[in-house]
Amino acid sequence: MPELPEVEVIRQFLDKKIVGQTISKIDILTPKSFIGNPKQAKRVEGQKIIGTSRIGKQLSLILENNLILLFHLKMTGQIIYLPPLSRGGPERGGVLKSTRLIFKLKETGFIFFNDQRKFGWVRIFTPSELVESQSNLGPDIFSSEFTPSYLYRQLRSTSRPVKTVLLDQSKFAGIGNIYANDALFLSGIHPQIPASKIPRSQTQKLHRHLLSIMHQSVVAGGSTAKDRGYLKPDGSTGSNQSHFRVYQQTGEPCLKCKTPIKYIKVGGRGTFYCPKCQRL
DNA sequence: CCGATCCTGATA
DNA sequence: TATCAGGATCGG
Repeated sequence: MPELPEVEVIRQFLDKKIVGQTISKIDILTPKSFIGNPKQAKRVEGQKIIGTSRIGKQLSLILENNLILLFHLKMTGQIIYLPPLSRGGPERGGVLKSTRLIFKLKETGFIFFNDQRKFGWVRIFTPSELVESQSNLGPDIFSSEFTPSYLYRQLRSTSRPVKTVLLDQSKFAGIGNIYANDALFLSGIHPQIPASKIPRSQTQKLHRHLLSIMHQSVVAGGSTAKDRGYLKPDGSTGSNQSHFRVYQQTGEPCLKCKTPIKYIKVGGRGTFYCPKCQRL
């Protein structure tokens, strides 16, 4: 599942490879995956891509006419770039059963939006519409607003389980299940502890670990977990999954104390932790 | 606050 | 063949 680091890896790739190119045509194969009237899509045809940006898990392509093409990959969304003249079977990034939208680039290949489970979407915004739609997002984890004291204030303000709070995009944009689990483990915080009970010293650790594991993941090209929901735009897998500390490690020995990692549900989501290193 | 919902493929 | 996976939203 693409979280902040995976979306950032995709953004950096697209920034390098497709900024400056022009979208000549959009094919909407699955109407559900394009929010809005399909005729709207014409508004971006013929437009040059002049930049990229990202807030949390949302990826934007900024167009010459100021419109913004926004992608939300949700669980199984993929953005695959097929360069010109490449001979590609499906494994190379051609049209798949899960292909929902195809962006034809003027003489320079294609971008495929694939999404097996159809939770993700693409939408066109004007700048003011985009600001409005993102007004309910908290600060991005990589932004300067995400400080130790911001984290402390947000956690202090609620007694919900800390893991549930970390996943709340209106407080922090970009954290998903993988990095919430691993950051809590590294910080020695039990995922079910009421957020308000965490002392400031521990929230500082949590802040540091959240940033470091997410940066580390970007360097590793993101996490392609067992489900293989995430791929880099060139169709290759990321390698951060080899750094998972507790995520999907049920029964494996804790890296610190060898106690078997436990699996529980918190707020309806799968949660992994070490029962010895992370106490309530 | 919790649970249901969306959706499909992998798994038990 | 039923269950599970979970980001975000919505209803109770």
